[in-house]
Amino acid sequence: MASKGTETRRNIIEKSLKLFCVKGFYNTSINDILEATGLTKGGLYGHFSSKIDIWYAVYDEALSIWRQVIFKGMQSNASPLERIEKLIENDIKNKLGNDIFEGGCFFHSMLVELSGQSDAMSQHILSGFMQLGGLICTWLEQADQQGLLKQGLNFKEIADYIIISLNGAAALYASRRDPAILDHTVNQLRFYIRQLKS
Amino acid sequence: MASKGTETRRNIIEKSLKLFCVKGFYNTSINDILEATGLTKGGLYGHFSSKIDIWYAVYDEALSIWRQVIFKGMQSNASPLERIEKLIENDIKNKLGNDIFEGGCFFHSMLVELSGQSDAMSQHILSGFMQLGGLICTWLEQADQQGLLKQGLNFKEIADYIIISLNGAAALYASRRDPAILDHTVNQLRFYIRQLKS
DNA sequence: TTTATTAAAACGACCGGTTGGTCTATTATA
DNA sequence: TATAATAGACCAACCGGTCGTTTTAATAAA
Repeated sequence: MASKGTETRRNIIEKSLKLFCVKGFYNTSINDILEATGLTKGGLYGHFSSKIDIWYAVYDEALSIWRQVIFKGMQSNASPLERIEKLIENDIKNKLGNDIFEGGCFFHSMLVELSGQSDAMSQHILSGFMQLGGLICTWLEQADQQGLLKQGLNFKEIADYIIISLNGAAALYASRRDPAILDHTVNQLRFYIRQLKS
Repeated sequence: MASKGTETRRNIIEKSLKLFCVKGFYNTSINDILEATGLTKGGLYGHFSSKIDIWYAVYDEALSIWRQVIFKGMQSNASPLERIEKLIENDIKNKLGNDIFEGGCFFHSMLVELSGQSDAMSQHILSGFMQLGGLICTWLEQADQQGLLKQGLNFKEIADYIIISLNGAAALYASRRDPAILDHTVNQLRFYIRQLKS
């Protein structure tokens, strides 16, 4: 079993992740975190040196969870386009739909909130999205090499657009809380991707 | 000429709009607004009774600007689908691209920030998006009556998805600040809409 | 198995600074 | 002169963060 300290640290990260998703970073106070964890100031600051420090740890945790979710049920023999469709479905239904990121998508919420506030933190998130874009781009190129796609497509542009759609769905779902939004987005993105086929 | 008070009030709204776009609502302090307007506490609170009060006035102003932008250059004899394409282009290029909403789209930023904080305010924004959805839906129905669309399309779903894409573009553009994102989104949404044609 | 030692963990009062908002006094304006 | 507009001192509540102290838990010795 992990030492007491390790577990407390883990608990701080978990509770903070939920709070950041629901209330945002700046609107979550240290007191909110103390209340959620049952700790006091001293106990908390024994594990982290600042609120921003907590945020970076939370980001790592969120990324780790996201990576587990996103490739779920993806068959290795699936075609590149099927992989993209599966990734979209996983992202929208397993990430947003489940209560892992209760209250909204951590990455999207933080990106919007931190854009005008902290260059370092928003760049941190942005680099994650760019990696995802690169992955989708690679799969599109593979599909192209297999002759599955229409001619003259701009892969970078398509990858950007898919990520944009995922972010938009996160925004609207967080506020409207209607699961239909998730279904709509998956359906329409699937339709869109199938129009790319030759 | 408008009276001094009216003009001061107008100035407060204008400056606050820019600040809310760049820094968000909660992260814009009353002091920030005082600094931007050159007023002091007393001067400001003579015109508004609370920060939330300012927000509602700013929302009205933002909506008014948005309405002017969104229908620009739209020919009355344009087909329903052309109208949708033009609306998208106006929204993305004239709203996000210009410096009207410097720092990001007011509606999207506020929707994300206020979702976990104020039901009243986030519902206020959401109702605006739903009106837009209704408009797009109407145009799709018109296009359908003219026999321009494929069979079996879900208009509500398509309208939702277009709004989702617009919001996603706002999110990524606000942080990446790369105009290419705007072009990409317009191109891909145009491609998407053309795939709806019969 | 009990006891002594030590280091990790948690406590909570306290800090300077900022928040949104109030109120009275003063200044422009019409 | 009457009134609209503004100034700025002031307020309680809260912010993130510090620090000396106390508790708890793991370990070593008896």
